[in-house]
Amino acid sequence: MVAASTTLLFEAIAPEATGLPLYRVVKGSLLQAIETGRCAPGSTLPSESEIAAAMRVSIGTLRRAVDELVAEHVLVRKQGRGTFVATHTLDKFLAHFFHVERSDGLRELPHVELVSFERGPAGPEPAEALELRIGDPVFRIDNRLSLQNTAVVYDRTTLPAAVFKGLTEKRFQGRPGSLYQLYQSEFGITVLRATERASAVAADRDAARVLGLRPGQPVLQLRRTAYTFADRPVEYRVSIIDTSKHDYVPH
Amino acid sequence: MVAASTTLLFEAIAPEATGLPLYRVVKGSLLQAIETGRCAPGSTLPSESEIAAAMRVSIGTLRRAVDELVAEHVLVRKQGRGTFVATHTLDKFLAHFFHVERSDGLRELPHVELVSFERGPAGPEPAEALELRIGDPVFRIDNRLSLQNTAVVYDRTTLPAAVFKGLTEKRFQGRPGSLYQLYQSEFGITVLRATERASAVAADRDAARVLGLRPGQPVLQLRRTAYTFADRPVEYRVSIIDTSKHDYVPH
DNA sequence: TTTGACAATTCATCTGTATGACTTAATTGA
DNA sequence: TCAATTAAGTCATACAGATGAATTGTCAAA
Repeated sequence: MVAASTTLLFEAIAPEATGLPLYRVVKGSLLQAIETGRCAPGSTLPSESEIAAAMRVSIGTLRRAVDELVAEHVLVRKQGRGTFVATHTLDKFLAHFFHVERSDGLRELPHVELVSFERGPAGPEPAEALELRIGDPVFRIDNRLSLQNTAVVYDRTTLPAAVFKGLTEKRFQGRPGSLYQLYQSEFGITVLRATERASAVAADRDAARVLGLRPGQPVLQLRRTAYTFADRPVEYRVSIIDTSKHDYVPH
Repeated sequence: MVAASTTLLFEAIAPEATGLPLYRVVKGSLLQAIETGRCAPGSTLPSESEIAAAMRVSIGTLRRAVDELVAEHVLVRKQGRGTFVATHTLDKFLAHFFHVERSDGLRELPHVELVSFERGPAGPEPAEALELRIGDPVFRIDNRLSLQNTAVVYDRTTLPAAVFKGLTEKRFQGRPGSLYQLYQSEFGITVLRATERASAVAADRDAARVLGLRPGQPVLQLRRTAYTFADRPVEYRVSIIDTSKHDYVPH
């Protein structure tokens, strides 16, 4: 039986007076188990009845907690199979974090080429977004994203060096899947959500060269901060998007 | 007692074999009551126990249906008071449909000035978005939106004349609240959701004049289609946004 | 008139149980 | 051997009831 390990994974919830609804306490307990790695990404959770029993909570209460985590894409439920800790996949990346599509609505995975990779001090803008001090060490990674063999997006990504210890251009180049898959598999960082701000700017020389545009041409500038558990920022990215044949489609 | 009127409002749900979960059938029944006007916007629904009794459904099942409608902003729950049919308010408009804020994060209601109001045939782009034929009669309404006394957004809105029968410039000008409040109070149309596509373009002469920019300056172009019940499109709007001091912040 | 205690109403949370649907693996029978 | 059946495990839906929390109105006391 797995019951023994379940009680190890999940202790009984004390009927404490936190003022919080019980199902939120349960949710926090689940989150902590995932966050600390007791439940690894991709792994199957014990069955709902087992967890409920281990936590001394009714199955309806547990279910409500799981409901919210599923809504936040932290867990994935599959009827008849079980509940799983979410992993980053290309599909998920495309659906949740890549908001560029062709004007006619076609969505596809971008082809990524590394333009530059360097380590240096954080500038003011990335520092503020990443809750670092100016000058703290960061990685600056520039990528060119193509759709249908046409360069469309120029990504300038900033990562805190303290979080991504040991990241090298080689490891970056040789990665199998998406960037967020690398974060998860190599650094144990699961990106849960991102905030975005968009504006229209004139393409600077760099962007124009990488995307093959005239300098000064209007391009969409997207500034994104990605967060992991406890709303901790782990990535700041400025995307320059050529919207002559594509649109930015948030959702 | 209100029980008598409740049974009139909500008939018992037959245990039919639609293949649909019961709570979705209940949701559809509630939606229909709202859509047909049996429950007017702003009105209070009968209590959960009453509706559940009238529909011959457990309170948990009814609650699940209401949960989803609350998540979709069709209903609003207030503990201790009741459940209400959502109305369009300025707050709601700001939170759900107005995605422009100052670069420092300040959000405020825009001041709206009518630039032009005319009736004419639909062009290809609005026609497709509104599921009309090219040439069908529409209203074309242009507005200028200001934040902190500065013109920031130039809205070009297209409305199907068949839906907004009897709309005149005078009625439009004299409206008390937001545009969506007008739709709801005067035409019984509740906007539930909207899709948006953004791109960067050079400001055309019209936009430059209205917003006080140089022609050719990069501006953000936002194309929005707003939908009411049953995903029926009721508004197509192209917004030109001066993003020199503001951002487009989707969510 | 104002204040405060109280009751009534409503939604919010929690429990416990039963049944259906889906998936997987084991079993059976030709 | 292999295909069909069966059984077990899991999540999905539904029910009934109990208790808590927020709001509103009543009514007596100050």
